Amino acid sequence: MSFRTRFAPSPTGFLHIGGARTALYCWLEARRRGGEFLLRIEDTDRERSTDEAVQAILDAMAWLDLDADAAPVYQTQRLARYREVAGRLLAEGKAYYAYESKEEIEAMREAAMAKGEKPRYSGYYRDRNEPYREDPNRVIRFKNPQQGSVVFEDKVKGRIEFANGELDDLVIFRSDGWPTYNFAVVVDDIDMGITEVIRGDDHVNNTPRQINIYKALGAPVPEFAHLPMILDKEGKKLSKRTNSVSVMEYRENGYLPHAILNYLVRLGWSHGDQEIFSREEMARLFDVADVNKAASRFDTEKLNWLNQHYLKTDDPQALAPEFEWHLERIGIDPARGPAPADVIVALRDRVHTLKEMAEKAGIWYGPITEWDDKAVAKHLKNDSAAAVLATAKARLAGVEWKPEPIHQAIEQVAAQLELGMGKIAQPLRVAMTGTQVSPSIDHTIYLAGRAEALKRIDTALAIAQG
RNA sequence: GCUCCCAUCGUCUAGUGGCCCAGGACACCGCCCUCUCAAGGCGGGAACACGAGUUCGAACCUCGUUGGGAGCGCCA
Repeated sequence: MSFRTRFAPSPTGFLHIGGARTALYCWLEARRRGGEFLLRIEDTDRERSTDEAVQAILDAMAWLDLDADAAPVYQTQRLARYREVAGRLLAEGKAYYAYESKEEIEAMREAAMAKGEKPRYSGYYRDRNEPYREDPNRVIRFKNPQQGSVVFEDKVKGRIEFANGELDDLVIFRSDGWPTYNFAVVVDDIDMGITEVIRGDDHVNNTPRQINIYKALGAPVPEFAHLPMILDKEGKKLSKRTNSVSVMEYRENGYLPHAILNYLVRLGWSHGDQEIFSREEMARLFDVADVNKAASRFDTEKLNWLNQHYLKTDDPQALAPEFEWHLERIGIDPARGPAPADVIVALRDRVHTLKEMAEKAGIWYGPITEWDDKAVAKHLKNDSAAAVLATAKARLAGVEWKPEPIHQAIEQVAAQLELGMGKIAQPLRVAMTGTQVSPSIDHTIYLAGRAEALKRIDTALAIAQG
């Protein structure tokens, strides 16, 4: 049988960061093993599932470029199949109808808790062989083995054993006629030919129940790999109240898909001391068996570092489209200013995200809207500013409009006036930006364009002399 | 309460009985470079949760303690 993994989100919200890592690991594992990666939408909870959420998940997967090898499978379209399999279990005496109301079940649980036991179903209808009847409370329960134990070798956690006595007869079909999670998952994974189930470790407790269903169905049991959780900075569960959890929110905040993937692949997994991984390296080196057992915390500082790393090393042209997306998002028309790739080169050493970059880039796509008083007082209102600006203007008027020639022109101004670069660059910087912070002065001038640069020098000259 | 899982610098991790008085990275601090801010270079502080055992030898093996987490639904 060929190797096959799947990512199976339930569409009750956007794709969050933990889900993205699970998807990545599934994808990576499939790629390394030369197998297939499939996507399944677990939408049997019709109360909470939405089409918007399905689309949001698909969009996020596409943005991360985690491509599935087949069209997604939707559980809501497989109802007939679930009924068929449940019917078979019923016919073989491996499942039975039960008629307790939700209130009765609740009372049962409380009674068990009161006795210091694990809350579970009593098994009242298990062996009663009561005739089938129409009843609003009718559910189908799986006859879980009562003796022995279930043992499985988890690829990340190691050997895990559960006593069957701890497990009760779980509902596999609800009274509303839909299958429950634990049942649908097994039927789907069998039908889809899944050989390795990779999911969050909040599912370890479900695994023995599922294994028992596999066995009842006479199907081969896949391998399991349960990934530890991702916690927030404080070591608490990630919550959208206090953290960015949606993958697309990271896009909006200016992160690159590759940076997110690189960050996620190293969160819980490593390959010696290596920190930077291309997608190809990840796919070649990653092995889910090497994933750590312990939960880890999400550290935005390290993500920032990685994001800047890719900002600095990726081809500016390749980065341009995503950067333009950010410019447009804050109301800047990329057509009304310098080439985005040039802006990226000027700013990539100075920001961690494309969002920051877009914000800082505004100065080249529109007029100076604000003059920093301190900057003006310090660098424009001094003895040499007017001469610097006038001399620079003259030199810049005829120079070839590229960073390097501009750089030389400015050095000539310094030589001519016998001033240090600090005395030259700062007045020009204030002239170009209205502030005393910007990229290197040659790039700052270059990006403004010749006409606009000269215009801004005139304006600054007026301020300096006024 | 019960079941299951986890435990190396602030954080992500290397480490699978001697190479470790524990290595790398992020963050932090200092110095250098420097037209501002960065980036970069160099250097620094910083951890094996605790206690027993096994062993000539334990971060690595065993047991216990403590501390975290997950699950216990007709949600997934």
